[in-house]
Amino acid sequence: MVNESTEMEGPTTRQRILSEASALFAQKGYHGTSTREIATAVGIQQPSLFHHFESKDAIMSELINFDLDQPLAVAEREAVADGSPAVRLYRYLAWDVEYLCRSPYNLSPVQMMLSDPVFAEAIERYERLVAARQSMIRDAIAVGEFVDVDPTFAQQAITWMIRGTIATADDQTATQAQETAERLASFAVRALLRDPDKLDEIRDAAGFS
Amino acid sequence: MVNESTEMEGPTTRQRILSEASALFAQKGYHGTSTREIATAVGIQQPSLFHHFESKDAIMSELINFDLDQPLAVAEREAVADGSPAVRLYRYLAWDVEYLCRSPYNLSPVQMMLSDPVFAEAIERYERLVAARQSMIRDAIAVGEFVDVDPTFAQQAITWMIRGTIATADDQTATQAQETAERLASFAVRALLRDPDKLDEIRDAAGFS
DNA sequence: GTCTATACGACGATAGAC
DNA sequence: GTCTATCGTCGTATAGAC
Repeated sequence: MVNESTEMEGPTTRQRILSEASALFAQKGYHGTSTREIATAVGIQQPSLFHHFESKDAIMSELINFDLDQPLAVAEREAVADGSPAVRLYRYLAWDVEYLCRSPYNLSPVQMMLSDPVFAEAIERYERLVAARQSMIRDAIAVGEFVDVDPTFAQQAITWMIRGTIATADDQTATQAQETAERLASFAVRALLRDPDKLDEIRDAAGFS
Repeated sequence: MVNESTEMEGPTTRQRILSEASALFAQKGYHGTSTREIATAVGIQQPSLFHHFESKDAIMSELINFDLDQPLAVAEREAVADGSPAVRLYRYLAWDVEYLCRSPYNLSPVQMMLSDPVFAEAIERYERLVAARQSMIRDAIAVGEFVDVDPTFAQQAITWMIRGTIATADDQTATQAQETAERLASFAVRALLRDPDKLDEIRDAAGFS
């Protein structure tokens, strides 16, 4: 499932389907995109899609996994790690946004489908991601690094800023993705810091020059 | 078109269609919601909808107008007003979020449809709204109230925070809507302020206790 | 203003040849 | 692995009675 084409052979048809489908989903919505449009974008006939995916839903499921699996692992690792919670949040945010922006797929339509009962299996993982992010924010407030805002509100604000960022910045080069990621992480953490002047040393501690 | 039921007669059927449709659009997306579902939610048969709206698209168009018209007027007024740009941005944000949260319709699905060619007529108004918001941010940076961030990025971040807020907080009471609005305006402006300690006096100057 | 009946195009998905 | 042909369903919208 992961790394079907690390060799230099170009993307497989399956990967091209995921790529074109995600772009169309981002532009016109999941239900607003037909399997015929996806097939045309890939350059095959509509029934040929079903050789690679058993249903249209299965395409979205794969994109959901791609969006959730690794970010959840990193968030849960940082949530229980030692050290400054603000630094851990910064490190997680920068990693997550870079991951999403470098992805060959446009993962911005994923979040919207998480409330659909059809993809209910994914909601549990998403809720763990939310919990991990909130845990870091809560810790940072507890130790006085962050101002005393509602952690639920702060988590939600950050979620939507990420969503907005990846909606306009998918499939970036490595350098662009790093810039985008640092910009978002800096903006989000600075917004919460009791003393914004500490941002630079937090960036340093998170491993960013 | 505006204020069909200021008298105490309860909402008209047309308004109930807008209300139920917007809630379903928010939950399942525009294309994921059928006219049958809307009709069922309202308590009428599917063809009866077309007595009140000439098409499904016309329902969304009305929601788009409701979402854009007044906020655009307020934003453009504040964008060219005198006084501190940070105060004007705060005042606009608080007004906008309160307006959206008090609305009887869930306006969170509107933004997503603005990229659809079907509703192209609305894009021009949306771009004016974006420009007005960016103008206030740019001015605040110029006079040194805000840190030197990319105004395009900051505008986008705020847009998505608003979007996230109204997705989970529509049809609130007057008091709830005011709290939600002040929380978002404070968070957004504080994130941008060079000196966050000035937030309280900006709130005061914007007319909030 | 709401109903029943229905037109008819687009949808996701399958069958089976090559 | 891709094709053509096609199935059954559901979508929006219309016609016309009450």
